[in-house]
Amino acid sequence: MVEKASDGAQHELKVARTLDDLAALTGVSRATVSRVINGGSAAEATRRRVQEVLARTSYRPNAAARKLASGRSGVVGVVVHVDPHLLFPDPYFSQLLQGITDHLAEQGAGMMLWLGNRTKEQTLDHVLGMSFLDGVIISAHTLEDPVVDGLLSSDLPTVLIGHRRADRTASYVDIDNEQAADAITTHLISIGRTRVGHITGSRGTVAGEDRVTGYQRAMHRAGLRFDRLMVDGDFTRESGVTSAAELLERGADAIFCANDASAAGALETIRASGLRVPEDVALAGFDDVDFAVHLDPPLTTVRQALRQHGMEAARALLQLLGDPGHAPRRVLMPTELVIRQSSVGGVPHE
Amino acid sequence: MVEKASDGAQHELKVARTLDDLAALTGVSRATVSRVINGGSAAEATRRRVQEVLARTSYRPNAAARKLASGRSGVVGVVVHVDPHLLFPDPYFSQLLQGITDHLAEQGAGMMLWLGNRTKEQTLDHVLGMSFLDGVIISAHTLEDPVVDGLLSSDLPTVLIGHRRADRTASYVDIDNEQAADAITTHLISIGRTRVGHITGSRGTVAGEDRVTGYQRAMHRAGLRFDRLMVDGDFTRESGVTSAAELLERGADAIFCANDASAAGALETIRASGLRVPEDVALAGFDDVDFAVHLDPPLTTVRQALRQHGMEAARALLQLLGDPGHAPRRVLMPTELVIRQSSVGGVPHE
DNA sequence: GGCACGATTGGAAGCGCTCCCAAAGCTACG
DNA sequence: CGTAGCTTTGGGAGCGCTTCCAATCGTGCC
Repeated sequence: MVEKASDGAQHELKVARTLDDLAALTGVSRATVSRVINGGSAAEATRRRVQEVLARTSYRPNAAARKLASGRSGVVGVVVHVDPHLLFPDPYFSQLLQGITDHLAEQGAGMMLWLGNRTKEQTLDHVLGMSFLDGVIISAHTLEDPVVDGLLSSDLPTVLIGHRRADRTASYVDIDNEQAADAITTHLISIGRTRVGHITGSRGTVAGEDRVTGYQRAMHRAGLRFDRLMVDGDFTRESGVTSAAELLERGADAIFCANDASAAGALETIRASGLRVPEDVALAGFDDVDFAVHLDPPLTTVRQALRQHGMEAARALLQLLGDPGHAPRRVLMPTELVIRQSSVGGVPHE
Repeated sequence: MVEKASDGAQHELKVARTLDDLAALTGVSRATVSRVINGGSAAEATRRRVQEVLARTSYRPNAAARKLASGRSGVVGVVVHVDPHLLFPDPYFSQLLQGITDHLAEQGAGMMLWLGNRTKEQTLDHVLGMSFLDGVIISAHTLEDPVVDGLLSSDLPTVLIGHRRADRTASYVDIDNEQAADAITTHLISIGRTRVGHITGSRGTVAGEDRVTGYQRAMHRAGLRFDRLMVDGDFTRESGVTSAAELLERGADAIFCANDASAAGALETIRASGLRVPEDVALAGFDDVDFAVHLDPPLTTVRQALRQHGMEAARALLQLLGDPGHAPRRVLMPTELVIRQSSVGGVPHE
C-alpha cells in the first residue's frame, strides 16, 4: 500500500477522505489542494508538498461531489439496445463494444452500459435519469428510434453509431452502406453475373435499407432487372438459409447478402442443392466478421473495421466533451471490398 | 413563493430542473417535495398536488447530488476482468453477464462495467475511484486477485462470483466445484472405467484447482491411480485437443475435462484417432454451456445455471445494500450432473 | 375553551468538490 | 522606498439533494 510508518507522525499512514483532510495535513487551503490535484496554478514548492502528502495518503476524490460541482464525471454511457441473449454471441456488437471499451479504458473514462433488457422508453428514461453521465454513445440501427430521438433532444452530448442522419446536427460514426453495397453488387456484375439476387437485412434498419438502395442502384446502372431477385431477410443465418432457396428457384447466379451471417446460411442452402460456389452461384456478404474468411469457400464481403468504429465513436465523444461548442463530429469510416473465393473461384485472393 | 395565479399558467408545460423549481411551482418547500418523491410522510393532499406537478414537469432528480447527500446512487459496478476479446465469445461470461444485467435492470439499478482492458491494479484503482457506486459484483476466478483483495478491504459492499473463501467474511455466489467434480468422476467410474483421465482447467484458478481436488478425491476413494492421468489445460478448446492426445497415449478409457470447451477439443482428438465415444473413451465436461447438448455425441457434463448465478449475485448485492449491517450473503448454487451419450452411449438421456 | 400530543411542514445544515474573486505576497522598476 | 503588475493563496458561494430538528398545525379530550 502506502509508505511504512517509520520516522515520526509525518510519515504515518493517514487516510485523507476529503479535501479538507488534505488541507489540514498540508497546511494549505482546500482550494489550493484542489488546484494541485486538477493541474491548476500553484507555486512549485506548494505543489510538491501537497503531492507528497497525496502520495502517502491514498486519497480519492469523490466523483459525485466532483460531478455536482463541476458538471464533469469522466463517465460516459453506452447504449446497445439489443437483447443480451443475441448481443453477446454476435460478432458485430461484441467487436463494436470492444472498440468502445478499449478506447474509454485507455483514456481513463468510466462506462455505464445499457443493453436491451428493457423497453426503449425505459432505457431512455433510465439513461436520462443517470445524471452522472458526461455523454453517451448509442449504437442505433433502426430508422426510427425513440432512444436516439430522446437523447438528441436532451442536452446530453451524444454520438450515434450506424445512424447517420443528414437532417440532424448529430455526431455520428458510420459507413456509407449505400456505396459499399453498390460496389459489391457491381463486383458481382463485373464477373459476368446478370441475375444477382439480394437477401436484405431487416427492413426498417438503416443498414438494411441503405444496402438495398446501393444494390438497386448498381443493378439499375448495369441495366439489370432486380424486382424478382430481392428477398427480405433479417441479418440471421436462418433467413439466409430460407431466402437463398427462394432466390435459387428464381434462377439467381449470384447472391449478395446483407451481412455475413445470412451469407453463411445462404452458402449452406446452395451447397445442399448441389450447386457450386462460385461456379454456379457467386456469393457475397457484408461486415467481414471473424468467420467470413474461414467459410468454405472464403467469403467475398465488405470489410468494416468494427473495433475501429467503436474506438472512433469513443474518441468522437471525448472530443465533444473536451470542446462542447464544437460542431458535431461526423465520421464516415472507410469500407473495403474484400474479394475472396466465394466470388472469384480459382484465384486465391487476400 | 405561493401558488400560481391563473389556471392557465398552472397547466403549462414547465421544465423543473431542481427541487427548488418544483417547490416554487407547488408552493410547498423543497423538503416536502423531496419527501413526496422519496416516499416520506406527507399529507395526502400535499402529496397529490406535488405529484400532479411532477407528472407534467418531466423532472429528473440529479443523481450526483443524491449520491452526495444520501450516499445512495442506485448504481453498482460489475467487474469481469477478462480480455474483451475472449469475454464476448465465451458463453460462460456472457451468460453470467446476462443474468446480472437482467436482474439489475429489473430492479431499476444502473450498472457500470469494467472489463479486462487494463491491469488489475488499474482496474481496482478505477473502481475504487468511482465513488458513484453503491456496491460491486466481481467475477473472480484466480486464487489470488488484487482486485478482490482491494475491494474486500475497502468499504464498498462487494459480492464475489466464483471465489468462495472460507477465511473471509465476504459475500459470494459460487458452486461446490469439488463436490461436482467428484460426482462426475464417480459417474465415469461407475460405468466401469478405471483409467479416468482429467484435463484440468487453468491452474491457479479457483474452479480449476477445486475440480482437480474433486477428481482426485473420487479416484482415490475408488482405489484408482491418477498420477499419470492428469494433464494441465487452460479451459480452451485447444488445450483439450492437445491434452487429450496425451491422455489417449497413456491409455485413458474416460476423460473428465474441466469445462465444456476443452471437452469439445478432446472430442475432436478422440475422433481423429479413430476411437469411439463413449465405447472406447467416455467423455465428460463441465458447465453445460449451449453447445454441450449439440455435440456429437451430446456431452455429459455438470450443469451450473450461469444466468442464475448472475441474477443471484445481483440480488445478493442489492439485499446487502438494503440492509448493510446484515451478515454476508453466501450463496452456494446447486449443480446438476447431466448424463448424456458421451458417457452412456445407447441410452438417449435428457 | 384550553391543553397535550401526533402529524405535517419548513429552515437550515451539510454531503465534498470547484471556481470566482479578492486579498496577500512577490518582483522589478522608477 | 513606493508602487504597478504579477503570481499565489484563501474565503466563500454555490452545485442539487437529503435529513435533522424545531416550528406549526390540527385533532381529541378533559
